[in-house]
Amino acid sequence: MTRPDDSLDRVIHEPARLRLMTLLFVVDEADFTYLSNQTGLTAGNLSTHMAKLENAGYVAVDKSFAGRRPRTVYRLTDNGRNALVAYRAAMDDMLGRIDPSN
Amino acid sequence: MTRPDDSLDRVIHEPARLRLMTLLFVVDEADFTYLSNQTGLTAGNLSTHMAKLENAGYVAVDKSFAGRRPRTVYRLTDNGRNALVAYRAAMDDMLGRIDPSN
DNA sequence: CAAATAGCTTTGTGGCACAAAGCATATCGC
DNA sequence: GCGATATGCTTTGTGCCACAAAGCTATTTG
Repeated sequence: MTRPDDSLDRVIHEPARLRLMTLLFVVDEADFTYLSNQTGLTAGNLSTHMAKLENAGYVAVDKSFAGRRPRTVYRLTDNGRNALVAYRAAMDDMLGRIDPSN
Repeated sequence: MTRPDDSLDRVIHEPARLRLMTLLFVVDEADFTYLSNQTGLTAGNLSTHMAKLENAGYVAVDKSFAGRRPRTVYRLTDNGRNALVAYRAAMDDMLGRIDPSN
């Protein structure tokens, strides 16, 4: 018995959140509605997933008002960017040997 | 609301099983004890994970005897190999834009 | 022959993803 | 000005599942 595998950050690993993280990585910032549309997540699920990413310190939230309507804008923190890059590295490492021609 | 994300096969996506699948991909066949040693999974967890991979049709099991002791040998099915290759493709697609220098 | 080891399978449980319900404000129809 | 519908979320409820622990069968060892 060596050690259980924890090279893949579970917070990022969840498909919905992985999607959200990669989205935020490229667009830099996005509001709640945009993220919901892009991912197809219901408001409820999106809300809880974002809360989890917040708690992990991977995203920062800015709640303001656009006119009289609330507007919630998310962006990755430096920590979040680093964690995602590390996740990609771990995944590449894991899948590196998976070759279609094999 | 577009569609929820199901491009990543959940059976494979689970880290423990991803590890097992990639292992089997390269070694071609492996017995229970070897897999337990390599992954650090307890016998219980390994057993249930392998059962899940079996049910998905991704691994084939051969139970035989080495001398008088039982020996359980696993290998990927063609289906399993294809699914893993597809998983890698989906993951590459998802992470393609995650560039450390960005 | 009792105790330990090997090789698993089954059971129990906490955590979490997801859906549904709830809540607050805002605009629209009449 | 007042229901009805929409917008923008948060909270609640529940079923599933990964993981650990316990259990089970057979075999080897002192």
